[in-house]
Amino acid sequence: MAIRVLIADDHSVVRQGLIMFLSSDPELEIIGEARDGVEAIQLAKELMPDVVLMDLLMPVMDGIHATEAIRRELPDTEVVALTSVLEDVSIAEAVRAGAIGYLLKDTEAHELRRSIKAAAAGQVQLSHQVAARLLRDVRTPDKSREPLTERETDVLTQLALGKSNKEICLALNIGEQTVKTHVSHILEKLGVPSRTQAALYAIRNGLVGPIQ
Amino acid sequence: MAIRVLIADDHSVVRQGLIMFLSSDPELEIIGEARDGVEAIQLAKELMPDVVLMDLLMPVMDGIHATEAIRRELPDTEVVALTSVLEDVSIAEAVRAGAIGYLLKDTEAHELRRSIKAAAAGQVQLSHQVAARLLRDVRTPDKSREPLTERETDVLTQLALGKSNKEICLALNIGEQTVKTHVSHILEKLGVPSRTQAALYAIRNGLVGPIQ
DNA sequence: CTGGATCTCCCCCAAAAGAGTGAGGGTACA
DNA sequence: TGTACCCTCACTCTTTTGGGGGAGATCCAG
Repeated sequence: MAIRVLIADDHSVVRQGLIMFLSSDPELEIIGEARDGVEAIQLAKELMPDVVLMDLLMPVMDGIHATEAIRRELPDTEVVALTSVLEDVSIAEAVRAGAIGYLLKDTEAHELRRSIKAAAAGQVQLSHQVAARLLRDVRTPDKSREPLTERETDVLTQLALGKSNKEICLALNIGEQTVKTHVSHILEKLGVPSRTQAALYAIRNGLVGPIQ
Repeated sequence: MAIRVLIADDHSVVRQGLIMFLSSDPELEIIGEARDGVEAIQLAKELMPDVVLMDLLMPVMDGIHATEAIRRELPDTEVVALTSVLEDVSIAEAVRAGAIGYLLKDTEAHELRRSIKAAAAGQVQLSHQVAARLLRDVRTPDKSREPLTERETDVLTQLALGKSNKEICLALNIGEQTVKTHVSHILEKLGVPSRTQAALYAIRNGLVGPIQ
């Protein structure tokens, strides 16, 4: 029986490309297309796919949150993250959200098909470059990338929107001193000297999109 | 006779999607695929396409410079810019580089085909959202978007790299006071309250890439 | 030549940001 | 019941940032 695949990507060109890549394989069956994260969750619940090919950068709801929701509600559905850019945090976030694979959009057709089959079988599958990046991160813990806490991530998200400490404390309903404490910790953990660089880091790593 | 189309995009999924979008139309013929800007120029010279579908964000050489080169050397070849994100400056740069069209990757198949045919006929073709963005920019000079001077652009570029005023003054070989003056003018002209937001503005508008 | 724009730099000054330290309350875990 | 970590906030301090005004130099167009 064919592996039932749901595609979630906001770009019709990409959806069409994925369909072509996969439709030639009789073992794969595309059962639906979603244009954003919310649609992906809805369709996943309806169609119960074996694998969801999930773009991480989408409007309405991003792929990370959609992945999380799908994995939580449909444990039998595996999610393969698909993205056009290589982002450290995205990889970590996608894995944490429950993605079993992380592929780049320049992946060739056969590799993509192989990855989907592996994902359906519950096997982890990563792009070469992604694997290399993960290895590099694991192999170089000397930079001791301490992970940000949940609250620090909240603050960084606000910070990356260009807000001042005062605006952030209003947005998060905490004191300005607390915000400053968090920001200090963020700068320390990220190893950057200024809030501007922290904001750039957040954008580079997909914490927030550069376009609001 | 069919319109000869060259595709330039670093993502194989996107290339495949474009091929599928276009191959069903007998008036269009895809004569080649390029993976980066340099390859696009080479193939364009070899194949003399009527239209090049050019992704703007590519490795080795970006689509803007490739567009420029192709338009300079092959005046009969029209270039349609294709991008996944909406960036003010990219539109302006693409148009300045000689692109006759500017489309988003979420364009539907029929619209894409229509745009290519229009481009081959020398007609300007823009995505709805792009047209709206351009209109918005033209129609709202009330925000008095004073253009940045050359030096201010230099400073903003440095600023968007996350540098401090001191670092910027060293990079540009000017006094720190001068940098502060420029930064003040930049904030005023852009209508933003902080250097972080200025940096975000620069990134949104493609002055510098978010990935270094 | 005069006026305008730009670049450069100075001054003073207020606000924001960031480092450092301490500290109370909360939760989770051994 | 400690211990560790997190969130919260406070205080002090220095550095950075940003506003405002002024000013000399250059260059270019009317």
